[in-house]
Amino acid sequence: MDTYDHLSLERTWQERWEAEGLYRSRVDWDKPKHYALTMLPYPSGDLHIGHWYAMTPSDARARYMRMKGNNVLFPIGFDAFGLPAEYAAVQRNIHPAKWTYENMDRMRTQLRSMGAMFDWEREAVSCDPDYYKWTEWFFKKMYEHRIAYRDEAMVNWSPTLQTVLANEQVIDGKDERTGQPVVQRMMEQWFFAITKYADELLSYPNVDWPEPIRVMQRNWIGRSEGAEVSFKTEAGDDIVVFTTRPDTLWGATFMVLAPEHPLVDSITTDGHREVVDAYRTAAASRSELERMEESRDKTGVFTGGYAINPVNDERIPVWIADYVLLSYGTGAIMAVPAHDQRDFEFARQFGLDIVPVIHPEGADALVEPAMEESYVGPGVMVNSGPIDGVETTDAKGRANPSVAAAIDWLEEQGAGKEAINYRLRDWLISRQRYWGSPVPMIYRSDGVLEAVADEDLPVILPEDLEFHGRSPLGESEEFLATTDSEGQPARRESDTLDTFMCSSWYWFRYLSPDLDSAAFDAEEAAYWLPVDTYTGGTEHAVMHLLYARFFVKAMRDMGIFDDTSAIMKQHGRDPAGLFDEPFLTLRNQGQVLGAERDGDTLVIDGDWRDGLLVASSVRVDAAAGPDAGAVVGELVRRTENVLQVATETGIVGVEVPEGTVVDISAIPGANDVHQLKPHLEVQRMSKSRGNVVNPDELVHEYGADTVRTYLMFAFEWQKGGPWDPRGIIGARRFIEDVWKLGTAVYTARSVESQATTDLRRTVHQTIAKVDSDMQEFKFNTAVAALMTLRNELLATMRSGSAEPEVWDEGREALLKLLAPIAPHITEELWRRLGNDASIHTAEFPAFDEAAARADTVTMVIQVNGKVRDRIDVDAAIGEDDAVAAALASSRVQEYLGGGEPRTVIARPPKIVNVVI
RNA sequence: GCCGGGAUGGCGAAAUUGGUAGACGCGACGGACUCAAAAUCCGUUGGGCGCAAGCCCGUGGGGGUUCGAGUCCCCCUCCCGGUACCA
Repeated sequence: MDTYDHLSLERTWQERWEAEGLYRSRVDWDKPKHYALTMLPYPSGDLHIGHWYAMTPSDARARYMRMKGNNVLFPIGFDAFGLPAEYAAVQRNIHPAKWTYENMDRMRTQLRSMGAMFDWEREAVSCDPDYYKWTEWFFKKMYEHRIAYRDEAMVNWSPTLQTVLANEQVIDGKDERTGQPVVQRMMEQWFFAITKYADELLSYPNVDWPEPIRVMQRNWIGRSEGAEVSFKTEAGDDIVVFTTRPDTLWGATFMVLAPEHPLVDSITTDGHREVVDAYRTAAASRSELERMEESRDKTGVFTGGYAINPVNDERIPVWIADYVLLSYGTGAIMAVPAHDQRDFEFARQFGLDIVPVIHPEGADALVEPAMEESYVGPGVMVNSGPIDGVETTDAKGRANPSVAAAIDWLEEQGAGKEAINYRLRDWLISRQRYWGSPVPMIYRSDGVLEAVADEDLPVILPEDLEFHGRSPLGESEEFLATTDSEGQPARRESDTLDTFMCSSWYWFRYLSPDLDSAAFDAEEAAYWLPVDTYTGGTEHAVMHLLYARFFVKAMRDMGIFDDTSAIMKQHGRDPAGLFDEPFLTLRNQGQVLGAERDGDTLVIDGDWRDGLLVASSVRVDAAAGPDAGAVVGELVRRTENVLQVATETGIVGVEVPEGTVVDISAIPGANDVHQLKPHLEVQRMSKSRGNVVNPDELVHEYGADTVRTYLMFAFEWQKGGPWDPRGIIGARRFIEDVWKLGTAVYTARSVESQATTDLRRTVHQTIAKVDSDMQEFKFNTAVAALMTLRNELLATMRSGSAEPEVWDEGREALLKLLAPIAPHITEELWRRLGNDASIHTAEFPAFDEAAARADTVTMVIQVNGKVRDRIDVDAAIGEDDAVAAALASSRVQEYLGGGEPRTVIARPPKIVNVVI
């Protein structure tokens, strides 16, 4: 019996599986299919522990599905376009393509070290021309179907990234990637009309998605019901506003336009033009972030213009203010200060009229000068002409009687109409960047836009360009100069497509990554689509996952699945509803966070200066008492050479001047202040924090099987948690025990039938447990059940008390059940046991319910709900016998003291509660 | 603020959905082996009281429903994620 050598064993099997094509997936209409998909990585350079945490449990689930009899497709690829490649080009003078392809080479090796069942022959790389040819083709299709369009709009411009960004990529006024502020600009850009699908995106037909993701998407889409009302200005323009509260129109005392609103110029009177222009200039120069960081104090200026409230012909002033956003609704609001807090604050700030139109239920009528805040609760409409006396509630839209009455009245009068507004904006898909798929459009010299002809796709990214800050595409005459369909000189579009467009269809490309005649092969699609389980992080809730859903719906409507549908029907598969949603089941893993770590205990001497200790010597000494130096305590934070030290009396600041003696006995040689380790809290891993866990090192030291097992065991998968560097040893011990069991020769010594039955019961209970846990993504309890089986098998091996056949059955079950989790060691041991075929093609062990069922169980006896005794009873015990057994218990007799119980509640064979 | 998810031993976590709280693992402690250490093996391990049998307390806090609550209901605190002048 040789020892367990994870390094050579894992390498050997990875090579053999690949050589044997074990994970090639082919269409087979005689078998049920399962398309398991894990989010494809961006080739950032190195695979981190988060990739392992996302992918290896997904792989285990895919392997489990395979052993359960499914024909499984589990592909992988790279989301390979994106800005980091351009950064590398600028900063390190490496071409984005070179940087990306080199990173992918390294990551492929790392991905292979996982031992995942990826079908590498289906790999798709989004920056390959034969991939982005089809990204361009999809764009063109969208353009032809008027889903893609070019328009001028207020957009997010990132000065740092030198490009525009989609709304979804801006968080708190900062770009999602680098956290730098973005500014609002009016620009002409390319959009996808995702808002056409807003309503359909709100429902999730026949899919099993986590509720939190659905909620995030619903909030993002932000459907509001209300009305559009048109106000006439004195200058003769119409100002259309959207409101969810048309019932409060009679309380509208002024209007506010976004500073960028197109009507501002014509409304503004000459006397006010100077202040208005100044305000608009100031608003334009502020980033979203600055607008938000400023206090919520309302700012704004009067335009000098007036509009007429269509419900009561009141003349109301028109203001501009930056609390009204051009990008939401119509960019203009009617202000009802009595019943909207923002309008209320604005009115108070500038002394505008406040007219209450809701009489709160059961309270005094609102009186304007006394109001301290707006009133938004239920009540009865007052001062509201035709809807006076109508009840108003907390309900939204037409469900609120006053809103319904107001809408009906407005429509009768022709002053407004019912309307639905969405927070969702159309998807801005053009980017002023180089490393992306070119937008396949041409600007003819006569100003007409023209799509590049199909036979000329893809528009290839030129490689021989210089990289500085901005995209070199717009400056490359060679790239820009082209001819249109009539041979006239024309200019190419120099924008590229958002990389989220590449990832909005990649799972189709996996079906046939080499196909030259279409984006995907309809024969493959008819069998494999849709994706059955999709796994990945929640960070894509309103980006990738929303775009992907939109994309599939648009593809469906453009007839792209027509061939696929026809082939499905030929095979007797009903295509109805199969192209409405891309991913049937979605599961999100949590995040592995950095481990908590104590800071060094420091002993510092020096001189006090302005409450700060200027150190003359710093020493690390974990055993130091509180009086060992001027300051003694744990280093909680370090910023350059300034330390924050937690002492018994509080946090003390220490400055360590250059040249100060720093003594860290654990690190030989001369030390400096930068080697001191501060306290680390549990938080996301990042290089700058120094809490990154490197999976390559772990795999080298413990093996992929151990790393996989630990990642699946240590946390609830969908939750994640802080990495515990000590815990992995438990997984390693488990794997070593599996080796011990797998290579052991079992010798029966004193066989007892009870021990045999007990072992067999554990085996079959484990089968049932692992089966349901793998099905439900509960990997941690599946591993725990396998550890329990390991414990039993080891104990039985020592005692030799079970029949050899049963012990062997248990060992075989252990290997098969563990195979999806730890694929290498189980394969090795399986083959050593004399099996010719791979364990990964074996069937999942059959569950014998009779064997799993216990014949006797421990029944709990309670007295007044407290556990007082436990007795072993027949598992099939009836209620009367259970009660009799409980009352016969001497412990119960003690409590009864000869008396009778008031009542007895029996739930045999689990529990009997004797109530005295 | 609003929406979502949480809070269980020293730590990561279990608990067939109202029925033995703490499975499984880490760590810790005691023992065996060893000249010694590591590794390995055996045992103990929620807190308190007790020689023991056993008793009391215990799932963020407070109330409630129930024969019985980690689980259901009401109120509160804190933590994590999302989102925010959204008309």
